Amino acid sequence: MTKNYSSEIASPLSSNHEDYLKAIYILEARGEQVTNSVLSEYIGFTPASATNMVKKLSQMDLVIYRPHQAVSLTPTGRRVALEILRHHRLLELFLHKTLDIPWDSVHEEAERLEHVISEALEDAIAASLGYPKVDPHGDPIPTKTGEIGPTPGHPLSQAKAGRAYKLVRVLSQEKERLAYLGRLGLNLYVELFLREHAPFDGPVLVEVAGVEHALAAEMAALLQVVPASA
Amino acid sequence: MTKNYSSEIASPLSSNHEDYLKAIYILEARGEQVTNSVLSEYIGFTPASATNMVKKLSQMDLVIYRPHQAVSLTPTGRRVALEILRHHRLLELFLHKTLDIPWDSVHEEAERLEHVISEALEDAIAASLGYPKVDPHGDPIPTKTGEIGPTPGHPLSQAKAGRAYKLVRVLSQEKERLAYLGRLGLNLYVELFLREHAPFDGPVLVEVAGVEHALAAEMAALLQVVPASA
DNA sequence: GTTACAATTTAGCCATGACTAAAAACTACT
DNA sequence: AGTAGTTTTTAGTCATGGCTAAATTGTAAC
Repeated sequence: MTKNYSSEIASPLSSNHEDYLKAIYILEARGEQVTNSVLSEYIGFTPASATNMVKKLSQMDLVIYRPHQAVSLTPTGRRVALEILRHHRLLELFLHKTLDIPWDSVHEEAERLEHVISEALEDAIAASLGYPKVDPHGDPIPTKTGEIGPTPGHPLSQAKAGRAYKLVRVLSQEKERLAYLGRLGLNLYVELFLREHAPFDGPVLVEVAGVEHALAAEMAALLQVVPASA
Repeated sequence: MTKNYSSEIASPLSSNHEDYLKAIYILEARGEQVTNSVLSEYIGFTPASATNMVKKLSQMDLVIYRPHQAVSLTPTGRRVALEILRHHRLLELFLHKTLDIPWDSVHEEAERLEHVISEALEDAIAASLGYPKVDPHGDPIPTKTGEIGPTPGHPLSQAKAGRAYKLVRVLSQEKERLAYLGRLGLNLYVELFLREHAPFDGPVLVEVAGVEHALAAEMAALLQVVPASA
């Protein structure tokens, strides 16, 4: 398993190390301050464990750690995180398109596979998919050199009523949520018409394939759309 | 990751546990007495470590351990080993056929993937390949219920000279060896003509696609063939 | 049967990375 | 500035599973 970043890193990284780096990347990308509590809650370990690991990653020059401050990634740490994220998203798309794994299941499968595929396999997957730009949830796939495109669309919750939109991204990996959306016909790139926003942050009325549905505000906030004209 | 055997086993198994069980299975299948030294050499850990692990597997009822005796698998242990072997061989074939990964590289890739694929993914892979019976090296793929077919063919080194054969199995996973065979055109199911055995266990002369090659006796012993007529 | 040699097991060490509980440090309110 | 409350860190425990070195057991030759 030759990793892209192997030349820059002394010791090989465990799945766990990679998960921490990926978590920090994702939290940073969300615009959050990656405090110890935010990080530890996200990865599902105790705050003490997170501190411990962050210190180790810091010794490896993968993160910047200053006590009582938000963690951040070093350039190398970001490279690693983006490589794992690339693996993850390529795998999700591959599993979905090549093996018909439903979009609500690809995440957890990719979560384990992402740590064990070689560069050669990564390349073969990317090639077989025609070097895709986004995964089955609309998340951009980082390039081999560690670049990543902007996240497309804007939240449905902030879209104007009385217009048609196209779903371009779903900001959730939760199986149940995705399965629910799938049942409504709300798959990626589906067109929908936004009827109205109920007041007081209430449900959003949308029409999908001629059928009207009420979406919880919470759900609408996770749906990224662009105007349907495009 | 729901495993077939999860109902029979208390604690989840690590990759390492699975590797030990697989190793014991393979060594047993070779007809070897799985002594501690044989096992430890095969898995690449010290004899002390092997004893340790075997004791733990024994507590989990996966192997039968009697001090100073050969280890053997319990029915559950065999189930686990065969499940991993199924994963391994399905993955090898999948990588080779679906992603064009060369046959000399699929082994090491599958070696890592085999531990992290779910039952659902295993099923999807098997279905997409049409429920295949053998992997790219001709090794039989265990069924989902833990049955495994007999190994096909007999060694080329014991075949009669002056006859045509078909290569049905290669008893090696070594990259260089497989790459070498590939260069000679000796891929699976290729026809070859056995000219002669050089005396004193010397090289074996074979003709492949009209070209004659001398194969080391050691190599010929790894090639399983059947008469070409079939 | 003794003795020598090889194989195996035991004992004890170490690193890893989780955990809990306690200490320390920050923040915010008065 | 002092204090309450929260967050973070430290200290120390535990399980895992490798390792080495030493003790033990088994085997085979005399």
